[in-house]
Amino acid sequence: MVRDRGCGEIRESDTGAGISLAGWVFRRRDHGGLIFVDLRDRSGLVQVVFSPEVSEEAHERAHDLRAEFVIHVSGEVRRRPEGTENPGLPTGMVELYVRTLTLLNESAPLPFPMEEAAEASEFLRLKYRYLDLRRPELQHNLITRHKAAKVIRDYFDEHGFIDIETPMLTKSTPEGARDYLVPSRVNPGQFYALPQSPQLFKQILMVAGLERYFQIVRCFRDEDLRADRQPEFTQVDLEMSFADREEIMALTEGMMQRLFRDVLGVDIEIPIPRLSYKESMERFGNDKPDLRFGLELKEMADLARGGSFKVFLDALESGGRVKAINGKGMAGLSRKELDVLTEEAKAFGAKGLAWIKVKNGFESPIAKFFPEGVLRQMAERLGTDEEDLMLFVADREMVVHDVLSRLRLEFGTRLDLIKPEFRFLWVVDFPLVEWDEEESRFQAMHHPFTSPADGDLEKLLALDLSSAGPSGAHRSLFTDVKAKAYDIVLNGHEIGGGSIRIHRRDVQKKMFELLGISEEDAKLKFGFLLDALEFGAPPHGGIALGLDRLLMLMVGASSIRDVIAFPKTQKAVCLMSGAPSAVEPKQLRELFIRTLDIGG
RNA sequence: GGGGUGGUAGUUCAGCUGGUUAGAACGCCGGCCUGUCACGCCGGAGGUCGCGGGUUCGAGCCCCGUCCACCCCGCCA
Repeated sequence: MVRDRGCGEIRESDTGAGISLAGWVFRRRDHGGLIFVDLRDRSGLVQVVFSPEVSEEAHERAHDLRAEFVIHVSGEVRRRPEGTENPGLPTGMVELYVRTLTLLNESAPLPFPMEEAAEASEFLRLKYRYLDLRRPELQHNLITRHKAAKVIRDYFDEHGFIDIETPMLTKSTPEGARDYLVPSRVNPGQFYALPQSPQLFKQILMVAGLERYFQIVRCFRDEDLRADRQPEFTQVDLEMSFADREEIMALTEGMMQRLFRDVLGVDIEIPIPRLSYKESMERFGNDKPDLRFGLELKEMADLARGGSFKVFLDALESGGRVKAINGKGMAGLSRKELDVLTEEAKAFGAKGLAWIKVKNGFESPIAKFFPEGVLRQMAERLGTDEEDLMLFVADREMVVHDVLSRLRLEFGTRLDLIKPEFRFLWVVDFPLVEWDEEESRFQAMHHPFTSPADGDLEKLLALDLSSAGPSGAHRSLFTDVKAKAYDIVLNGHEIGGGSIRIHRRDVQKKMFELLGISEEDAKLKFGFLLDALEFGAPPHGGIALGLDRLLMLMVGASSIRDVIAFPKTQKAVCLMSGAPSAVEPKQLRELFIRTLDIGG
């Protein structure tokens, strides 16, 4: 069986040629005397014609063809008769007149129509993933993914990086996400963890003198799923020695530029703009702002003090904040719609939402608490026009930012402000640690191996950790310490993050102290890294990029499931293979594992 | 763990205030058709209304529970 080329590659220049094709029957139009079949393979579609004048036998047997039958055909390419060309197809000028037809395989009727697979339920699409993947759209996504991976490998290769594999069966670590565990048969009662990332190994590779490491690597996190989160996902992971923050950021920018140019033909301007964590929080309310539209958060504390609205004044009194955004052109919202908005704000933790319509002056239940001049200043600061809606949140800083950033995103979508473009951003100068209310201790904002900023290193080493108790009296001394960490953000999605690492044993020790990790615990969990730091660890740093998210954005998908060949459902189930599943008692016995009936 | 949306024919959906035999389109099966490209025309088959319980003379519709998919919060970098 010979296939001369792809279905989608046939052109007018092939007219007269004898050609063999193989593929799937996409659509069949049976006119009785003449049968048209749209034959599809990875390369595209071409119309093949079964005519009794060319082959009585082939025409006869073509009656029985059905959707997704696999066939091989050979015959002659002819230009389509005048007036029957299909300009909608790249192959639309020609058609293949079939002389011989070979049925390679039949297909059962499909569980969902191939053409409307995008509208089929996600359940069916995932259960019959091989059918979903036959669609050009998903094939395009996977092909784009392949191209991206190749460009990335070439880029890092050209920059002296070495692709090194790190273990999949590794050691469970306490920080960060929940681990997927793998029992060890030969070590009863003991478990490996699947890597959340190769973090420790790549640092050790730096100690080992490999200088530049990279890997496109699968990572695992046993946490709840989202549209942009799967239990297993892929990172572009890299680490380099003797590099500062600027070098790693520049290297990453170069990669992005090359990636978007070579794969999408899109020019990305570098250097990518930067925001400090603080500025990002102040202007957008989060650390991964979507810069494709405005509606920035504005400080209102000073103006709030110029009025007598108690909710605002109380919030400020108790150390909170008052900020606002401009709901562009939304003054037309009804009382009921505003109530819905308020409910949403409450769902995000706010006690309420205050609004002022800019409409024939100022329309609002709270307008009476403010002098006309103050209202005008508010409007001016928010850049309002007639028919705009000022929305205020007064609360603890965290709540104010959280609520307003979510409202901002919702308005961006609702008002259709989001332009179809790629807006990259670096967020830098993160705090080294943040206070975890629940556990009443500091948590590493990035991870525990992140180096403090140069100016803050001595500050940190000098800090008396005993003063950081739950009272929080000196907490800001600690949260003021900046980290040499950086996140790269694209269109409101965090697509990567990295840092310069701690390479000094004493600094790492202090960091563990700060995080409330005891000397013994640290030895137990990260001993091998700590040991390695004793033996001439070079300064080093790196970054990890989420390949799935990056691709999702590149191909314009709304979920990373659309750029992963075999993704899992929100309950972490593979509907196609049926994983996870129960195993034979024998397997469990070998592993010395007994399962508990919970709740039953 | 929590909030939301959905689940009715193979598929996508409609189904009124609880009331006769649960419908449409596509697909499927049979027949006709030589220029279609979502081909067309005629005919036919196809339903555990996700599952379990309850209320009622009567439940696709109301109530309780439960399962599945998706979106979100918590969680996760």
